[in-house]
This record gives sequence, structure tokens and C-alpha cells, in this order.
Amino acid sequence: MDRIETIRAFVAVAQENSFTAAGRRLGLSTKLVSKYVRHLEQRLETQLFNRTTRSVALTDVGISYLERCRPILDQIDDLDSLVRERQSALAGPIRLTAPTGFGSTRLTEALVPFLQEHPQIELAMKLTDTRVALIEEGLDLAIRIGSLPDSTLIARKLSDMPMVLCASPDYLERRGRPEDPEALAAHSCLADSNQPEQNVWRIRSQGKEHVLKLDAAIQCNAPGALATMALGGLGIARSPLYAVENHLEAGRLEPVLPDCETTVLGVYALYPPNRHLSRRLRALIDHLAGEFGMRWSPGLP
Amino acid sequence: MDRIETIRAFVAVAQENSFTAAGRRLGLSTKLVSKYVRHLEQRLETQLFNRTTRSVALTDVGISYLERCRPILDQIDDLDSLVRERQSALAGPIRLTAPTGFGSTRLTEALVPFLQEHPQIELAMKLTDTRVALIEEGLDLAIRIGSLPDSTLIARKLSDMPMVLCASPDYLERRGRPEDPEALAAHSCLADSNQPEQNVWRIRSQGKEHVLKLDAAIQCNAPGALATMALGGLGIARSPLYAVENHLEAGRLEPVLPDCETTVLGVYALYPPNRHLSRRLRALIDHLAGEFGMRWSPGLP
DNA sequence: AATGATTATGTACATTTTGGAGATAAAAAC
DNA sequence: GTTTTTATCTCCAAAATGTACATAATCATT
Repeated sequence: MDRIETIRAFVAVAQENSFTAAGRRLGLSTKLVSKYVRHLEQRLETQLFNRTTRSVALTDVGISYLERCRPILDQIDDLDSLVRERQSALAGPIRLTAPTGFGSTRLTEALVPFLQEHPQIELAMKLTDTRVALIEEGLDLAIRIGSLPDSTLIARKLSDMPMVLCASPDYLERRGRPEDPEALAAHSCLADSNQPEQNVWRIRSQGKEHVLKLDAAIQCNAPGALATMALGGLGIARSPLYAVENHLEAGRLEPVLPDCETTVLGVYALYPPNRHLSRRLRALIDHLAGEFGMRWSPGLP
Repeated sequence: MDRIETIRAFVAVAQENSFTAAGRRLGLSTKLVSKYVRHLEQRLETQLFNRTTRSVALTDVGISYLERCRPILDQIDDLDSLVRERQSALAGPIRLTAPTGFGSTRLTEALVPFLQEHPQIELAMKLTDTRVALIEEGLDLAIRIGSLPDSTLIARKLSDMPMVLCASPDYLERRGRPEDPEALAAHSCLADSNQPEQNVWRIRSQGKEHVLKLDAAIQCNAPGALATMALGGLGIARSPLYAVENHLEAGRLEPVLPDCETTVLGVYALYPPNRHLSRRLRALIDHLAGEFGMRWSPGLP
């Protein structure tokens, strides 16, 4: 039996001077009100009311008890209201982490309209390229780019993220443009050490899978930095599309082996496996899924 | 499921950062703690903790919720303490009613030592010879002298109270001393109108029951007043023993038909049929039973 | 990297509690 | 004196409870 309900019944009887009226007020049967109050009296081993079938009067213990119950019930009601209000308004903190490169570019661009629309959300974003333990760090959400999301957390795939091969025009002029995947072995390759198999490039060409074990001259865990190196003519970079798409469009980088298929990663939102995801977190994830969606899908112009 | 227990479990987990440690502290199994917290989260439709099998962290809603739960639990614990302390100390009010005559004499005499022994008891005594509705008047105890106690209330018999016949020596000198019950018809009789059959005197003499329907010249509902009238020589009074015992001892009144048996009333303590009688009320009733006990039993010197 | 210990939780189930229905007793109104 | 209303008792079908067993995950140890 819920003790709060028994106290609530007691207070209602005290206010109405009637079990029947109290029952009407609480939406309970008179029998149940009687049972609740009796249960309370048994638990306290004291009498809260003196009563006949037609009259009810508080005992002096009952009077003292009532005085203390009222504020407690008010506070309990406020407890419930607190939670309900927090849920209904998209307000409060969201703490998220993302890889540096993606976070400072595409992710931030996507967040701006969302935060404009929901000004009460307080974003705390931590950009890092090292692996973060979400729960221990007190984080709500992690954006990850990869192939295998963390198995503890729930992963919602936001979009595809193909890895593309590219180099600067200057580099290609100097070193020649590879005509097939095997030709890559003769080139300087820039490898993204964020990937599990950074030096193993899998490339599908004309229906055939090429597994190239390259001796990457340069490795870096920051895709943006790798792009910058490629811009500087240091080699052929295998980078996630988001990091180089602007350079490709501007002609500053050129695609290498454009007819080949490379690895396609995913952009994932990772969050704890809670059964009650806050509404603002859900709203953000939905927003990002909408923003990223098909943006980097392979095969699109 | 008791919501207070679920809140208590939640608070304990928050403090210990561990379901297992919280369970140890509360004397509950880890499974039950888990169940309680989950129940609370379901009821609130929000997540209070983020957790893995090895780490627990409050959500921000959980932090706000915790801050408000702590004082509520303290107040609920105080609620329980309040009642327990009131029970353990013989303190607080006792409101009782009694017939005027008995209340101002024998009852008051009996109360003095009890109140001296229990100075924290606050007595409110209402002396009246009219019938009092205990519960409606907010009274705890009624002392009644009669034969049939009120059937709604619980009656605890404290002692016998015989009705005695007596008159002043002057009256008896003037009007003669009755030799048998039937002779009373020729006398002025003073009847106590508190009795249901004030004018029907039942007297047992030599094994025979005499039912006398007297035309009482004087009726009064105050035994003390009747005694005073008897002292003034106005007739033969049938009074409860307590009201005349001092006069009899001093010779101011003499017994009439002393070898006969008259009605024997009872002194009763009446109180509401509550299952939890306060300790101080019980203590008072026990004390009065001890004081009055055999004091007015028929046949004693 | 594999293994063991510990923690949190899911599922099943015997037991206990719950809340309603019917009945009873008492008190007040008529 | 009778009727109506109120408070409560008892019984019981349904629901909830709390434990036991098992599972999965995480961290420490080897």
C-alpha cells in the first residue's frame, strides 16, 4: 500500500470530516479510504481519528500529524511537477562529444539552427579524437564516425560517410595519377589513424576487391589535418568525405580512382541504453538525422 | 509498491553510486533496489540515472529530483518520530467528563496523585449531570455511574456503587424509623432523577424482592443536593454511597433498612472503541480502577 | 588476450497484498 | 419507530511483490 496515498486519504478525511466526502474528492471508494486510514493508524500504532458512523474528529495526535503532512504532500506534488515540466519544455543541458574535425565543421553547422529553435537548451560540446566513456564522463551523447559503434551504447545511424581518395593537382602532376588500386603502392599515402585498419585500404574496382597493405608515410588521427597535408601535396589521402568535400568542389583536391568504391563508414549518434531518453536528446538526434540523412550517401552527385 | 521506499532507494543509490552498496545500506537485495529505481523512473517517465554494470551517474533531472527528495524523507522520518515520542511519554491532554457530584469529590481525590505522578498530562475535566456525546464533544473519557453504559463506547467497570437509603436522625425521630421496605410508602422519599427508574425502588429483604413504586416528593439529578436535603430532614434519600458515606460516618445521616439490599450501580469509564488507546488514557483508567476498585463494594465495613 | 569476480538487471513464480463486492452495524434524519 | 446514510468488516479474485535463478556486461587480474 502506498504510504503517500494513505497520508493523502488521511488529510482528505481531516479536511472533509467525512470518509465518504474524502472518497469523492480523491476518486476512491469509502471502503478504500477507511482501509487507508486504518492502515496508517496500524502502522503508527495510534489513533488519528475518533469516529462513529456519523461523525469524525481528529485526535490531538491526529492534529499534530495533519499539520506536518500537508507541506509534505505539497512537496511531493512539486516533485512530480518538476519532472513533468522538465520533460515538456525542451530545456536543460545536453552534453555531447564528437570528433574534432567533424564537430567543428559539419556538426556545428547542423547544431546552429537547432539551438536557435530551442534557446533553452544548454549545449556543452566536447571535441576530442580520443575515445570517451560516455557515462563516466557524464555525457549524454556522442557522435562517432566509424564502422562498429560501441556495443554498450545504443547507436542510431545518422548517415553514411564514405572514405574518399584524393590528392592535390600538384601532387598528381608530379607523381602521376594512379590508374588502378595496385598503383597506389608506389605513392605516398596519408592514413587516418582513427580507423581500426588505418594502413589496410580496401578498394573495390570493376567488381574485384583489392586489399592493399600500404606503408603509410604519414598517419594522423585528425582528418582535417590530413586534408591539409594533402592540400600541401604530401600525398594521397584517404579521408572521410566531409573533411574534403569543400576542397574537391573547389578543385583544390582531385579525386583519385573516382570509379572505385572505398569503405563506407557511418555517422552514429551514441547514447546510453536508457529506457527513458529525455525529449530534448531525442529531438536533437532526430534533428541531426534530418540534417545529415542522405547528405553523404555514395553515388550521389 | 511504496513510493516512499522507491524514493529512499533512489536517494541511497545516488549517495553510494552503487545499487549494491545502496542495497546493503537499506537492507534490501540489489534486485529490489534496481526494481524500485526502475519503478520510479517508469512512473516519472524519465531517467534518473545513467548506468552500466559498473558505473552509476545521476542525470541532471536526477540531480534536481535528489535535492528535493532529501528534505522530504527527513520530514517523513520526523512524522514517525513525532508519533512514537508522543506514545512513549505520558504527556498530552486528557479531556474527561464526569457527574458533578462524583467528579468534584471522589474522582478529584483519585486524580490528584495520578496528576502529581504524571505532571506532563494536561487534564481538562468537565463536570456535568447531563448526558454528553463523547466523540462529538472531542472528549477522551467519561466517568459514568449507572447500570447500562452507552453501547457505542467501550465500558470498563471501575467499581461497584451501591445505592443506600438514609435520613437524618431528626427526620427519623419525627417520622419514625421504617421497619420493612413496605413502610417506605408512608415516608417522604428523595429520588435521584439520574436513574432510569428513579421512582421505582427495588429492595431485597430477607430473600424477597420488593418493588416499590413511590411517589417521590422531591426529585433531583444531583446526588449531593439530595444528600443535603436529607441532612435537612426533608426525607429518606436513596443515594449512591459515595455521596453520603462521609455523613453516615459522622452520624449526620443514619442508614435506613440497613439489613436490606438495594440496587448496586457501577462506576464505569467510557471511551471510544478505538483500537489504539493512547497510553496515557490507558494509564489513567488503570489508576482509577486501582483507586476505586473494591472501595464501595456491598458487604464491606 | 583470456579468465574470473562483481554488478546490474531480466524473467519466472510462489506468496502476499490490494481493492472491490456484499453484508453488517450504528447513527442521524424523518 | 422506520428509513437512509455512513463507516467498516469479511471474503476473494486479481494484481503486485520480492526472491531465486539466470544472463549480460564491466572491470581487475593473470
